[in-house]
Amino acid sequence: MGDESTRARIVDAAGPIFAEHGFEGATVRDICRSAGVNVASINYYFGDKQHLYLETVKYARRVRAERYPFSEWTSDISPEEKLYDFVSTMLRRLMALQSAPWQVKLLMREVMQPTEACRQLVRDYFKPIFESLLGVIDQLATRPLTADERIKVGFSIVGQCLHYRYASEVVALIVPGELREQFELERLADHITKFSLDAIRAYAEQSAASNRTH
Amino acid sequence: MGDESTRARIVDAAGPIFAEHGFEGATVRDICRSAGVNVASINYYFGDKQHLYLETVKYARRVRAERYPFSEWTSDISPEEKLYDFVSTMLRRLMALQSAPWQVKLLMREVMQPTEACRQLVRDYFKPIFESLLGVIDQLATRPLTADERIKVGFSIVGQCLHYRYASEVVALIVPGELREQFELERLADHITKFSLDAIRAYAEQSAASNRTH
DNA sequence: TAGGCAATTAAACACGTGTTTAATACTCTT
DNA sequence: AAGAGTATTAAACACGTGTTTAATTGCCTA
Repeated sequence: MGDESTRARIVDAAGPIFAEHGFEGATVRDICRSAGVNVASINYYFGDKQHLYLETVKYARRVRAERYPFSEWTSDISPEEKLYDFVSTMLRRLMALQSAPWQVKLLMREVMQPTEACRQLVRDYFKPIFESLLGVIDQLATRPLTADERIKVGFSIVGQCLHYRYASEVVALIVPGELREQFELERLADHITKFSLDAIRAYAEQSAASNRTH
Repeated sequence: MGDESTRARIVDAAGPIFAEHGFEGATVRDICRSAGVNVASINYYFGDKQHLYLETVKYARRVRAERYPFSEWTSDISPEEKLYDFVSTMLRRLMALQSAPWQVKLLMREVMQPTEACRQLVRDYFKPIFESLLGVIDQLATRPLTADERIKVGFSIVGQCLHYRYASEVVALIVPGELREQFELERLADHITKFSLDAIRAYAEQSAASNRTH
């Protein structure tokens, strides 16, 4: 019968290596050495390198979602609280400013340079999350937003969050050492929530593109 | 004497290939085939693959900065106009939602997974741009912001812009086809400017973290 | 205890990698 | 026209790549 622990050991070893070097840069010999298994094991269990990669991406997504689930919102929670909860959970998943776990690096890699795993990732993982954010935005807006407006507002919010993961190394180079503690997770969640709430409230009070002094 | 055109031809060919496959994934034989030169040329002109890469990154940065320079702001320009100008120029450099030129892909790659070229890139390229944005933010805020607040606001703005490059493929999967034209460069610049202006104005009216209903 | 099958192994395969070499082609100056 | 020095070339080098093979181990069942 299939020894599940070897399979799991390979995926666990493959994760950080794919995350660090990408699909092309990672080598099966590296992965096998790290997992303590024979080079032939990957082909034995997964067929080839590609299928191991797909499996690893799926696993990464599952781990992140399970460890930091988005809360179920009861009806008595205000939309403001929902927004803070959303931003906070998203940042927690991304582990802003700390060294990212391999799962996040791998998923970010898929976002920036999609392979076959990406379409599925968007459909099953990103889109549902994004839809729930759009629901919150609808509740916060003081007038009905157009279809493109609500998406743009959504991107403005997730863009702020993702930036701290995308550009974490650049952020670390720009933020002076003595301010480091002001950029911890809770502080960032406070800032992004506040910034976005202010924007949404004012945003809805006028029609689009009427604000630009140009 | 050094034939400059061969050197240039190699860098031109190396750019898209490094951008697409990264340093590890790109092969010198691919680059040389694309440039129409012998495999030995890279070592002849650049010493090794690594030095070619560094040269290519520098070149990419120079091309983007020259093609889309940030305007010199005369004193009669309002800070609101400066912000729109900044956002618009930044998006133009990133070529939001259209297929990115190789220079952008290469620089983004450095941001996400820095090599030696990154520190220099931040110092000479990103930081000056960011500082000028911070100046605009200071002008827009109705009260003096703390050192960390102004940086966070700056990141909120560039984060919104960069998102459309980082996650361009995901954005394309999420935006319905009939809304595509609402996500062209000018529309995005309008939105981000408006969203951020609204946020900054309201942001400064209260002390940090006092807005969260929690 | 013998047989069968899944799991693991070392070795080999065919090909791709960055880099080097030594020979050839080219292009100016004297 | 001859020669010095740069530029370009094909070939080879040593090593790394993903994958396959055939042999061996380990373990449970009959």
